[in-house]
Amino acid sequence: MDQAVSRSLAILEALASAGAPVRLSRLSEQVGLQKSTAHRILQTLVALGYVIQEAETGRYGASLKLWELGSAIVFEHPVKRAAASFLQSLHREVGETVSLLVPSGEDVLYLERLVSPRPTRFSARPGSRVPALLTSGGRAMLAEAADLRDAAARALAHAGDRREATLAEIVRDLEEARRRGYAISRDTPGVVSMGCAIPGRTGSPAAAISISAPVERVTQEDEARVATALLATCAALQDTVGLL
Amino acid sequence: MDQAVSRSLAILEALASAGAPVRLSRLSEQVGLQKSTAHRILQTLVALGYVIQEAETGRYGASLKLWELGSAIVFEHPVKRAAASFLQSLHREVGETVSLLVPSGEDVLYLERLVSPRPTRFSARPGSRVPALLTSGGRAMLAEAADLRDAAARALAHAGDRREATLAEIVRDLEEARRRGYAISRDTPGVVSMGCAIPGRTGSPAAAISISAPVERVTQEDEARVATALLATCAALQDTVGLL
DNA sequence: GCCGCTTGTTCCGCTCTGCGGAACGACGTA
DNA sequence: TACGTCGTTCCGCAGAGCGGAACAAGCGGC
Repeated sequence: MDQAVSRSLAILEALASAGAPVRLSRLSEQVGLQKSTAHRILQTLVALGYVIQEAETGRYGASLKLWELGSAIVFEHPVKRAAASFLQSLHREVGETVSLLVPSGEDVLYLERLVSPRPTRFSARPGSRVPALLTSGGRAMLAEAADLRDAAARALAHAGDRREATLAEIVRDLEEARRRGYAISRDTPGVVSMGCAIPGRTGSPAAAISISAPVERVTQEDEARVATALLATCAALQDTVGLL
Repeated sequence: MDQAVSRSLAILEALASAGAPVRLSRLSEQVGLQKSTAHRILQTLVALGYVIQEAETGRYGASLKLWELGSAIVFEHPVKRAAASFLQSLHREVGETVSLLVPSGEDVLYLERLVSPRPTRFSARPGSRVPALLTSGGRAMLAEAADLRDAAARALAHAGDRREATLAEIVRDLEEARRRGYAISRDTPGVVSMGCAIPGRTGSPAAAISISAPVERVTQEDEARVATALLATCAALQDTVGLL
């Protein structure tokens, strides 16, 4: 476990999540390093182009180089490539915000988002990570688990106090989602979203597609229509590209 | 210059640009490391979640974690934030592909791209890096340099043989662009694009906005109309948010 | 103007991290 | 069966990197 490697990445993570440039002192105490150690690592990162030091204040901030790397990685991502055209068709058809997400531990990771041309409330930014239980796409994937109760329990434990529901309620919710083929979420106030899982090679789901819209734009019949389109898209994706 | 740090980042860069998972042997010779050294670093990267090792083949590939970091970085990027709404208006108005790019050494880096709903030929992917001289946005920024001839010479040297033009021609081109307020590029066959620079605090340009479309969709009068919209957008951006 | 706080940076000696040559077992091929 | 190549493990040596301490510069309040 090369400690210099792990320390440098810890520094990069801190800088990335900080947003604005950070003072060396704050940074070194945040990652738990001696000032001199953090300083040396930062100088290395600056030399490599990953970090920029403000000329006047001396503060350090992340450059765009990490983003360059990241873009190249996600650009080649097989799931994203496979789903791209299907997402676009779906987006055109329903005219609401369409997202692609993949499981990542007990979270889901948003890979892509095609925003609605109509006004929207809120939808997860690509690259953001959210506890699976809090999203329709995540719940759609959870509903595919072999042991629903176990999956629900772990997901609930990981969601913290942000999901106010009993285990029994959640299990019932997942059972219903499995029966229906898609999950519905009303966790974010004022927005309703539907998610559908896409099976992977391993048996567990490889991804999910979700559609979200302001509640007032979704009547009962809209819901049925959108759900049909969502399910059709997932089925078509599976048929043409096979298991992801 | 912590060598472990620089080596680990070299490995990550190699994995990111590789696209598909790579064998340890190829990787170690590519970055010029002993197999055992590369292996140890890879193990730490796996433990930290930046690298995934395929279970069956043993090959190594980049995970999405770097992309998560990168997304967080670019999300906070001041230029991108400032320009976002202006880009959208412009995109709606002209209906063609709109890009935002920033200078990065002798290259330009594409920050964002709003693709045209109509069919398009090719446009640079966000996160990609291109020699400044080969794009309209890059040339628009070059045209703002104090010493045009010097800037052109350096840009030309860096563009390699992909730009077939003499220094004199390029200088004339840049002079014209400066006079006009925007640059035109027909480097990619079949697509024409216009770029406009946005001045920064330092005096040198902070960013550029470009519009690109298939040649057959751009008549003489279209060109004038699009150019007007582009210039108006850049002016409005500058007026409302000030120098970037 | 002076003092005291905090900043980023530099120095240097000790130590333990990380290095890499070599050997290993597993697998696939000739 | 013999060979090539794969990823992995081992271990002794060396120097990379660690961090406490001292430094100069900048800032705000008496």
